[in-house]
Amino acid sequence: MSRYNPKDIEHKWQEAWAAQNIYAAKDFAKRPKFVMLTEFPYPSGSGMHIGHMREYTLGDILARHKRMNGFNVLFPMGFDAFGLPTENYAIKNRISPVKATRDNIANFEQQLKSMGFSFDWNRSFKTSDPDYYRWTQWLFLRFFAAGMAYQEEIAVNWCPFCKTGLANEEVINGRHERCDTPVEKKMLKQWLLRITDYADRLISGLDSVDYPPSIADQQVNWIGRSKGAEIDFQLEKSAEKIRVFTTRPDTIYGATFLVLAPEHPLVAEVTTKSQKEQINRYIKATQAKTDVERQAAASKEKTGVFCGAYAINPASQQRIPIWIADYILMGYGTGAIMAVPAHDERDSEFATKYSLPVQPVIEPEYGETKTGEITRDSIIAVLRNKKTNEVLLLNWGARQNQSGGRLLIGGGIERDEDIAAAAQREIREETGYRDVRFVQSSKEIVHNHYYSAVKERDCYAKITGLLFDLISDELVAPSPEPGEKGKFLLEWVPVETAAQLIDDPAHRRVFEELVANKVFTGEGLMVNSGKYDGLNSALMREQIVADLVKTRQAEEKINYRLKDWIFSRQHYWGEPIPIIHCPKHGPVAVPDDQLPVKLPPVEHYEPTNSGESPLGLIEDWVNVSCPVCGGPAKRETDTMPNWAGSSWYYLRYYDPHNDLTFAAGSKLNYWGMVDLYLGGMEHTTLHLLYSRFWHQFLFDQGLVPTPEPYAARRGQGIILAADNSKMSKSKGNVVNPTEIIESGYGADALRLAIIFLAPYDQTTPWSPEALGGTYRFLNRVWTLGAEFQNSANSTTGQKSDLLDRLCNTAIKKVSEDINGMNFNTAIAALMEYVNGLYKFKTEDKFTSGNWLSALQVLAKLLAPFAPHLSEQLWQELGNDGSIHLSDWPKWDPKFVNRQVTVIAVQINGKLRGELEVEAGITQEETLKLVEQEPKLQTQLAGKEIKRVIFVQDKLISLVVT
RNA sequence: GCCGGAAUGGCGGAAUUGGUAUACGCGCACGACUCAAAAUCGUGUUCCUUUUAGGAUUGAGGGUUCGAUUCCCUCUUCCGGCACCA
Repeated sequence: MSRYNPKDIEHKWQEAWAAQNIYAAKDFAKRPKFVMLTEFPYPSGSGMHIGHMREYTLGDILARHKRMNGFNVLFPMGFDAFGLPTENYAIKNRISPVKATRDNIANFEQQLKSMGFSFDWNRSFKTSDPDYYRWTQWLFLRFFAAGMAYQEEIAVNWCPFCKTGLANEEVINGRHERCDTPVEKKMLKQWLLRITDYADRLISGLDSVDYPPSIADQQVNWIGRSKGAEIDFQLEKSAEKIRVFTTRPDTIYGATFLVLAPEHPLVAEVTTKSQKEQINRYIKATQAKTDVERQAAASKEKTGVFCGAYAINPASQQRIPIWIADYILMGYGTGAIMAVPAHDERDSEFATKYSLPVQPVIEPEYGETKTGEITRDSIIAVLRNKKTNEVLLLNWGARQNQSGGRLLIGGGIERDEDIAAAAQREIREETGYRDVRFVQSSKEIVHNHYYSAVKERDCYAKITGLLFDLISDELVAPSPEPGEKGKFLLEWVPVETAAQLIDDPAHRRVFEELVANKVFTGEGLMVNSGKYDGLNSALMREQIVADLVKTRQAEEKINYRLKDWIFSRQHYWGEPIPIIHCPKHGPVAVPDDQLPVKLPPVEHYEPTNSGESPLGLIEDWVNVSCPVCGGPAKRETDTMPNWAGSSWYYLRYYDPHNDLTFAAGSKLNYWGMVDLYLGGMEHTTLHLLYSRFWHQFLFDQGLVPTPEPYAARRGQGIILAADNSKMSKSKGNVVNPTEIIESGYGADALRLAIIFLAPYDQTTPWSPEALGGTYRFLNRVWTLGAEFQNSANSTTGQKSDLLDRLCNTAIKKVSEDINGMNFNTAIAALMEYVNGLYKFKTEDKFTSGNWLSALQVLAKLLAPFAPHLSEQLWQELGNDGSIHLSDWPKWDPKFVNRQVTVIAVQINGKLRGELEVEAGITQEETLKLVEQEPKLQTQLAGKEIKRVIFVQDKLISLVVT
């Protein structure tokens, strides 16, 4: 054995593994199956980066570990080849997208192979293969046949740079996620998939799969289900009604005006002559804004215009004005709302600006109702010092052992007493301040159930809040007065921090209304609401809708933030949508036996500005006959988004060469769900959601056997540049894996460095130094193997107990860490093992009889992480066959549990010493040892042991006085 | 604003039913080998102090406990996602 040089071994083993085809998955094998899926890459022109390698290294470790544990592992790899970047790359370099794709994939394959990943290359394909996209088109036609794919003229998100329409999911902060160009609106006839039909299933399906909360929650949020009602508001002077969507029908009595989106179809109808000019000007101004501008305006002041007409509130029967404003979006709900300024912050802001009426209809209520409690009218007073911008709090917890924290000034109203007078009296009694000025009282009554510690009984208060300004800080007498004497401290605190200091929710609410001007958006008791007065708003929400449904003025409605998936792209490099437009029969499916509809070769791939695909220019491709009547017809010229091919690709791995169907049922049954799917967090609301939708639809069509595609999903974290910034070509801080391998570190050291960096799911900066560490570690492994072979070792010598212990501890830790996906600590355990072997080697000189097995175990434990070096070591140690087809080692508990252990001695919670004891020692024996230990004796001298806490083999804790 | 995650030495990070905080690696210092350097091997390395020892310490503050990185409450900062969604 010579020096460790990865170049000598890595390529050699890669070829050997390929020649022997050792990573091939076997259909129908009796062993348990395991599908380990990693997201297939998009073959860009710039090659693979370190982030790709993190994902595939993680998948490879798991695949290899499962294989060694007896699983029939399917670990496939393919290429997501259609899409904009390749097309743009081809245009820029004046080559065809076909050639660009071929070249890029060749480069990607070479890079993947140089990392030693155990992919089953026999099953590889790219989504731009006609043999593959034939089935993408076929599956699309199932959507079409089921009415799940439809065409509509809509305002799409249009990227003026890429010259194509986009799906909602591809727009981030008003910009195209690929090129960062601000998105415009453009009216185009588009194909859409009815993903909204599956909105509820996409939420409920998450219960049956193992996704981390960060991923599941993000999908649920993206779908944005909100339950509410659509309610009709009759126009005062017209037969038309305006339908609004609300999630708070319980606030309907507080609806004091309506607001329509500027694009709402009834705007013209409701605009009176006198308002027409103003309204038109406002609509024009709105249309001129891009989405980015309109979103930026969100943070600024709201704007709107009164349109002159009135509607009737179906609950209160009041006549309410109709406004238009661009804070209402046509794309959500009905594009119209009932504004409840008393209980909605946005409506409140709008009402304040345009002096519209405010009607409170919910009063906050806190605490649980208790039987036999006293009811009384009360006040809560806020005393504010305007000069210092502080308010006065009574701190009830600061004195003695009082319960309760900080409150405002509170008290009951005496019989025949004026509310303001009562508040002023309480201020004087409780604080001693007398020179105060009344500012305002609250509009809300706050209902509060509480236990009065002073009076020792349950109370129910109807509280009016009052705000006073302090005029002079002269005190009547040393405060506080007798009565509630000494029960609290007075504290002046800044207005900004007061809300979080006030302990009681009723007191806090009074402060929020009077000082912080916060709108009450919570649940509570209904008031000013006719027959619903005094009832709980949350409980009455559905009742109110039910009552309106009876008179056909409303219906229950669930709204989703999720929109139907815009499926058309006006580009060349994608799957042609297999539809023929006939003047007589409309859109007609291309018959299954004529699939695939192949992309025709063309001279120019450039997208057009018109919103028409470049395919439209190829007349002999476009002009076909109608499959139904044979008359002249035209092909659909839009192509599919690149999310189409990736929506079902995992299924094709199960049966990649089938030319009768997308995958045979028997193979779909055998492989079933993907057992673990590893990918990027950035695909959570794009690819991951789309492919779950496709799969759920295919399940409903009886085409796949499982309702969900992925049994478990994990997202790997991003690797940042060493300075914590994102790696990017423009910054020139991209880490190139091929350069690292070829510089001499090799793939194994790179794999280890990537994995050892941090937990797999954590975003973390790349550290070039880490590579030195893992390379050094592999060197030590290599050297250890070499020294062993050069020594006069023998398998007949006395077996070392220490060696067995090191070895079995390592097996246990590494096995458990891989199963828990704690790969970084698995490597730490391997390092500890090697460090231990080195130490032992120095004294033992390989004379113990169990060295060979200890090194074989080392090779096996290292095999998933550093496959090349492990294989080499395995061969050097005299084994036949690949280590990657060998069995994972098992640990023997008798070597893991230590005979002698060190336990900690704590006295009054502090560590005071350590004792080396026999494992399994009792509390009494340990206590005796403690009392004999001279150091500990001094600690215990003259003290009484009050309590002993004993944790077997770990710690003894003494409480002494 | 809402949802999710995080905060531990000079750095990346360990520590799961609450039980010896800082495993493993990097970096740094010293030593061995060497004419020398690299490589390699070994030792040390949370901080403070009056250093045979004592004290402090897991973003901040409070709580529960014999004992808290771990559980509870309040807050700050950072990362990811959503955001005028009615």
